[in-house]
Amino acid sequence: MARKPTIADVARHAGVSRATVSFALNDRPGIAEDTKARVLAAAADLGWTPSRQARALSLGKAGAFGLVLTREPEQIGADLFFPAFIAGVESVIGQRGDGLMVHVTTPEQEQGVYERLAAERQVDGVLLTDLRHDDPRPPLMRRLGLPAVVVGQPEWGGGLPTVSLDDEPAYSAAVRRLADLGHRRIAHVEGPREFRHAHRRRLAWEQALRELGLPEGPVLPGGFSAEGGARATRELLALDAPPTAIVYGNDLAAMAGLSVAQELGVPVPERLSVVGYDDAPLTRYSYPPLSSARADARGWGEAAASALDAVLAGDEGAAHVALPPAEFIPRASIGPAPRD
Amino acid sequence: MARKPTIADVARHAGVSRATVSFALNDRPGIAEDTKARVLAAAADLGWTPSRQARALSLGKAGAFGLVLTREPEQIGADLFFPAFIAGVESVIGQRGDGLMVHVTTPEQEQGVYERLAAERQVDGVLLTDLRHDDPRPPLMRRLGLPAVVVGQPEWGGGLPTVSLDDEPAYSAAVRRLADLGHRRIAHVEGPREFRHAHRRRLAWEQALRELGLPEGPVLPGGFSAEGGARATRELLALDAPPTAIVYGNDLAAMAGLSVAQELGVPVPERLSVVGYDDAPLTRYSYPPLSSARADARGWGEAAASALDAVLAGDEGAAHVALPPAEFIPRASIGPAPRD
DNA sequence: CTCCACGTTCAAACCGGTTTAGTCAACGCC
DNA sequence: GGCGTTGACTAAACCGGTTTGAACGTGGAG
Repeated sequence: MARKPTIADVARHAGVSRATVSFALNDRPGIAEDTKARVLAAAADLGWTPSRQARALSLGKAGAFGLVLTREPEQIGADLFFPAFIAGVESVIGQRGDGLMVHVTTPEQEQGVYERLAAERQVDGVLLTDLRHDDPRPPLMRRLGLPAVVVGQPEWGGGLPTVSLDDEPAYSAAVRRLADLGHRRIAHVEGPREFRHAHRRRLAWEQALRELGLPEGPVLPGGFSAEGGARATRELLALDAPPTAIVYGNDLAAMAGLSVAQELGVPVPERLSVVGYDDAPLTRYSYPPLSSARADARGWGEAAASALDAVLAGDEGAAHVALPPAEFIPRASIGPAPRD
Repeated sequence: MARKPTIADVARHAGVSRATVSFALNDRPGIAEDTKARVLAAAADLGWTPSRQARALSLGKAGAFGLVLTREPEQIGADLFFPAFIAGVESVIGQRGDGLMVHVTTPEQEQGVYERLAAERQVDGVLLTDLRHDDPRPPLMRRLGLPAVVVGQPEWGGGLPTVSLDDEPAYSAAVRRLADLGHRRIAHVEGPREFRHAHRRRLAWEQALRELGLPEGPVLPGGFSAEGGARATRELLALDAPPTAIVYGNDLAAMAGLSVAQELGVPVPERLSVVGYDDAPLTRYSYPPLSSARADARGWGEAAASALDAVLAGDEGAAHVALPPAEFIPRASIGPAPRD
């Protein structure tokens, strides 16, 4: 198998210099039309393709974005957000042949991963997701000089450009709907405290209750997991005055909650209304179908990638983007509050 | 902010040549101990880190593996396999600072993505998953000279190295268990025909039935999706002689099946036993808990990455690996066949 | 005392692109 | 006819590493 042709081969074949080839291929001025045609023909003839590595070295660009997933090993695999998000990112950067470097790591090693990404210039920029309180990453990105876009609310980014998709309206709508249906004891099973989006969802629930003049129902941790959702639901249903509705931090916990209710003989929605978040593919086909909220993960990925492009192009302004908020999707898992 | 130090800076600081620095840093023979110490001190002093791009160019290695997910947009996000698989891959290649390039594409553009990966040498090799019948990728990899490892059964690889994890034993065990429980009408809701693993699962089910001398129950397509699983279940339960047990191609379809059974008032497991595949986090917390099969996706990722390492090291022999087969996990979703 | 081998170090070439500075011929103008 | 300008092209440097071939100083053998 012959060696892959380089620019020098193309130059020889076209009878010009390497510089001319480079200029012609990159469509820069100062090259005669017929010369350019000759070069392009030679390149096509030899089947030349650019070497990403050589181009990366001379341009100082990696041609890739980075995404670091920081999860405890056992939490990996429970997530429905990332595949769609990644698909969105790819649809933007794949156009021009760039790629997405995905790293999976643990909280302890997280900082080291970013440091290496920056030091070795393995990526041109990174997308930050799952922001935590006092997240060390925005200042770290600044210190490392690593371009970054935050996927989340503007105030989480510490000044970094953000691409936000508000989940508050969906929670408010869910709580209002439950109140309309007569519910007065509306509980919340929250996600991991350290995550800002989990916290934000809890605040949205609290605020909606306050605005409606309803008492703040019990809150239990559900950890965004099936196990946590099941445990929390068990506890809630064992209370003297159990809630008549539970709003969960995500679908996984809510689905587990549905099962627990059934196991305990608590009919849904007759005695308990249930709301999730994420609109996972399964929610529509649970029994009863789970009320949830739809956030466009794919569109979020697209927007985040475009925003990072804008940052790299020096246009920070265009990198602050707000997407349409998540939408509450009522289904049969909610119903009128029980009479007694 | 100062420019990132290069090898030339280190050389100047240590009072040696660039070549000596390179040799010292790479721990090669022919460098005096004290010189090496001086170089390392200088490098640490300046905070030098290698440039991945320069190294890639001179070594002709990209320092990354590729993983291409070929999915129709709407199927993205329904998958529980990849996050864990990716975590496994990362745990192997992340050690040495290499990364995983993830591309998401459609069937139409698939070939082009691989071609570009190969042409631009963006990755050192690729992992092939979700093999289809007459999959064009193994011959394509050969033609492109792109090192590859097939994630699946040895006979799927067209001679390429494979890392296999057999799901047959789990299906056989499930069917045998159901037969032991007295079931005689055992149906199957299969995954998309074009996938070899979906087909293999169906064959495993067929063969187990044959060995047990049981009639081959009805088979319906479920497409590995919740929607497909729900529809297939509805059809099966509407038959004159509905099956008393259904074995699904994956958990998503099985969970949807559970819900449909409930909706139709068919108690599980009293009148219908249900078996899934994947052991998703949610299965343990469905009602009743779903019998499934556990495949170690993370371990699979680790093995696949190691195998690709072996291929790149020229050791094709070490790249054929068989992992422990998937294990059947019986739970409360199966029970004795109904009497009538 | 000379010669050779060895351990150590270095200058220079190389990987495959991009970019700068400069050459050269054709052209228009006074 | 001399001169500056312009357009087309090229030689050479550059990005930041790795690797080759040769040079150098030293010690031991003859």
